[in-house]
Amino acid sequence: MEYQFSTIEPRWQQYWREHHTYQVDNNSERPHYYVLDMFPYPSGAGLHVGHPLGYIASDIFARYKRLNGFNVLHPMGFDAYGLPAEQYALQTGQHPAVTTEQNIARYREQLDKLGFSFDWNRCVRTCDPSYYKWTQWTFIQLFNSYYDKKADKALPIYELQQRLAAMGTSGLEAACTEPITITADEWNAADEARRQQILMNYRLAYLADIPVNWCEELGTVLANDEVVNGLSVRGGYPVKRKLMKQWSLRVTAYAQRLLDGLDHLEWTDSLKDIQRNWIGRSEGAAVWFPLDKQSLRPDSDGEGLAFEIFTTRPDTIFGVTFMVLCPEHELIGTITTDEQRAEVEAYVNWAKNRSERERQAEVKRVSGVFTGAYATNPLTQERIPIWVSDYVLAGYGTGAIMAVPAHDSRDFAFARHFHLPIRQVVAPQPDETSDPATWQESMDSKTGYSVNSDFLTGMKVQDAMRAAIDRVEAMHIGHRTVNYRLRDAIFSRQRYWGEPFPIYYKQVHTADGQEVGIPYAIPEDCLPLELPEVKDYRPTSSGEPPLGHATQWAWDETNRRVTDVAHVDNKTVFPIELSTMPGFAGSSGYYFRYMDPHNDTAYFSTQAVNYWQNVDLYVGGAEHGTGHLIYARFWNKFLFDLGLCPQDEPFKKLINQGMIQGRSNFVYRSTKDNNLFISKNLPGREENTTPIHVDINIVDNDVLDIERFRAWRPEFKDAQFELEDGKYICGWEVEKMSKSMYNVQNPDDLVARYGADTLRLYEMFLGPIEQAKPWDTNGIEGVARFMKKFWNLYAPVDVAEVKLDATEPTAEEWKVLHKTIKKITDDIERFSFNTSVSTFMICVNSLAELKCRKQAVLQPLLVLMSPFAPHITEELWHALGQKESITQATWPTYDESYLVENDYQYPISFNGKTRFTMRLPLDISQEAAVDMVLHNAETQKWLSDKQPKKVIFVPKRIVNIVL
RNA sequence: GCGGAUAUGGCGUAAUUGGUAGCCGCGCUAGACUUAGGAUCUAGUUCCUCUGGAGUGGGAGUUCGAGUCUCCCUAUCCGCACCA
Repeated sequence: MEYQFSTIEPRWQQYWREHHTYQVDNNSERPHYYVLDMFPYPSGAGLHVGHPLGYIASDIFARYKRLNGFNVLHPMGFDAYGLPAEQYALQTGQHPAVTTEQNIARYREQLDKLGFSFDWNRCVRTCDPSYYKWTQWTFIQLFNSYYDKKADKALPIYELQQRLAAMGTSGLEAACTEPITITADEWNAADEARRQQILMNYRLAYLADIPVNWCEELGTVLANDEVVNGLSVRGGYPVKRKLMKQWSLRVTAYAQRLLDGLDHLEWTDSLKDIQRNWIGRSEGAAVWFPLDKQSLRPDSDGEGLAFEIFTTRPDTIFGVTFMVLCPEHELIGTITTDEQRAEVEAYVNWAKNRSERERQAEVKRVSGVFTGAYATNPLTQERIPIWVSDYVLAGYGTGAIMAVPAHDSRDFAFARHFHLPIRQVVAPQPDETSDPATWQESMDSKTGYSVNSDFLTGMKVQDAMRAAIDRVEAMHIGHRTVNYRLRDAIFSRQRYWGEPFPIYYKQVHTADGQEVGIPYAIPEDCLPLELPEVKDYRPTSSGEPPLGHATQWAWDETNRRVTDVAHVDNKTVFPIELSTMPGFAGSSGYYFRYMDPHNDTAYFSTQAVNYWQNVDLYVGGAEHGTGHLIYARFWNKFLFDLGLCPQDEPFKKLINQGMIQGRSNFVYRSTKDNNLFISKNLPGREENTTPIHVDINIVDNDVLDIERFRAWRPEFKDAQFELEDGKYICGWEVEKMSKSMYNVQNPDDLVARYGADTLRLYEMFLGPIEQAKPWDTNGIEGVARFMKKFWNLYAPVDVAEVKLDATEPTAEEWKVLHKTIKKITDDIERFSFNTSVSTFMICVNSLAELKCRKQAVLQPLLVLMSPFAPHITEELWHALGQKESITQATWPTYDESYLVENDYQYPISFNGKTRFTMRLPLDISQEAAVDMVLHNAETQKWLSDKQPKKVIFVPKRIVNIVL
């Protein structure tokens, strides 16, 4: 029989669908195992060969676990909300739901062709109301929670309310936007608006004026991880810092837990480091610097004013020669003197209007301006000038620093530029000071000794840091503290295609007569709050997000339903939030939903989550290190605090599949004759041609299909070629996989040509799963040949049906099988799938050579191979008379007794250099072995009368003779 | 600048974790069968000045023995980046 994948593969795909072969139950006596892939965003371009790489690996592992008796949850879904669908809608007017639906159908079809063992019954899509209901629900829980630092967990906001009513903020340690102090009396006397404002300071999902990344072109704000080098990740548009009222998630409350949690995860060290870096913990001190009274304007009310700075080098406090505030600092207006006012305002204005890109590109350029005001160094009582500069960032620490130019390179550059004094307070040795005026750079090192520093002088830096903080704390002018680089996650997007916020606003008059909108959560039992239809996906003329076009977008509090915005009366009907949630909202908890996807009374049942616990194996790209993988961990920890899930971390083990790059092909057009193309290796080609990208689909093994090239584009219709060996050889280069470089490899074409099983094996054969590598189809023929050989083992071309030999295999045949079982099992356990494929090739070659057609060998081999090539093995399994799917089979175990050898071919080395080999019994003693080796004729020849100094005998390894 | 990873034939890679470097595959060479070959099979394929020698980016070190461990370079890739 011929190996006909094109009939085999659809047949079994249909069988699996009809028999619900991969449907998983939440009730099982078997141990559980949860294998998860990062679900894809269904883009219009369809799947390319990079997507399935991780899916194939996880599918192999899921199938392997299943064969080993585990109840395996292996789901797939779609991250369906996103910008491209919305931008497409802007261009075409097509509803994003429609294009998303089409793209999902296409993805689903492509995935199905590859024979994955997903339980599609559990498919989730983030844009389904039945799914985003729970995204909204979690948001409400975050809104209704605060983070208690003493309990080190999230607690209900009503507990905070009770606390404030009973004792105010005294003794309260909670994560907040800005520290506030209030007594119980003040709280009890406060009106609703004031109380809501106070609570907002603590909520885990909160609304606040914060500096955001505003992208004009996209018309939306972006999270930090969505901005790279001052440009938006999507589209690459410039991004500006801007102060806006936005919803944020208080991720920073969890900074320490996010850091600590990493220690117990089976993730790669590099990814853990990426997260540690992103969280960026640094220990130091917060110190209050009072303003120098004489320097204030007489009319100012700056009496007793002070401002807080953060430093990691409290030991250098005697070296402070100036202070710097960020341009956004609220104190600037108060302290700036009249003489300096115009200059400061101009600078602040300039800094504000600079794009992030400009700012980052000009990091080296020093800019700043003197405020005219002075602070007092609390330890020396010196007058210290206060400057403003944008090298101090608003978002980190307090947005104010003490500058120690001698020991901080940025302060050093600033001091040099503005001719400010530089004072050395740390030296390599206590007596090794020098004149800073002669320095080329600052001494930033945290080693050495304090000098010129009063009571710190003579101490080692590390000791001085401790002593300085102790003193600061004793003086009540500061305290030990920890700062994180991690920022709260900005959660509003001024876009249409995302989850609506379940929030409406009541207009309230505050005590001072101002009218403010107070956000309230829509009752949980009214969820989901469905995304309304709009007639236009652009911002409204008044600059509001697209939801501003929705007519049905007001909340009727009495009737508990959405109603027409025309009915808003601010008594019972209120406007609903117009922004939507960001992409990471839907992907932060999707792995929970797979556990219990059809539950409409809860996110997931307690029974389901207690059974599955969390994800055992997560496979996906490392590019989500600072985005999704942080948010999902935050989301999980929050639900854990609520007592909803038993595990604090979502993903026990994580494998990062490497990015698949494109391998572009080039033809070389002659610079003299536009119609002439010169083959790559012809002499003179390099100087006389320009390379042009050519579609990789009309190139095979770097050989151009000339006819298809002529037909490819009209301008090549009459192309002429200079060939080498009768072929046109193309050049190649590794580039990003992209349409414009004609190097996108679509899996469908390869499935059609070689079959899904071959493609699966080949993708694994390409190299280690974690390594980034260019896609290269050149080796797939070898795998295709192997598949034919494998098939011929069971069903040689000249036989009509699969019939195997029932007799007992020989010792050698058993050995081949058991070696293979051992190797494949080891390989799968350590995710080394490329070596597995090699092992199969060796096994099949050996069996073919032995002409082995024994059932006892070939049947277990099918099971071994079934995770890798599910279709062909299923076909043969049934051809051998099995009635159940091979998925129901049991993973074979190897028998050590078939593998033992009684002798071993020892390499005999002289001074580590191997000269020949010699067979020795395995159970030989050291003395006997040395004796045998030394009396061997070959050894004597190599020794040539020299006396060995020593003979090293390592059983099953080597014999080394030291001369 | 800070942090991390990687470096092995013409190419993708492998090496029982310190023990015969180059498994498996691609490509290439020769041969067989063929009207034909982008089919199949067989043999060969690290390099060189080839009875020998060299060799895992470069240099040192530890060891009887190093691709593997240590130190110093170099190159490439990735992440962060005025984070006080």
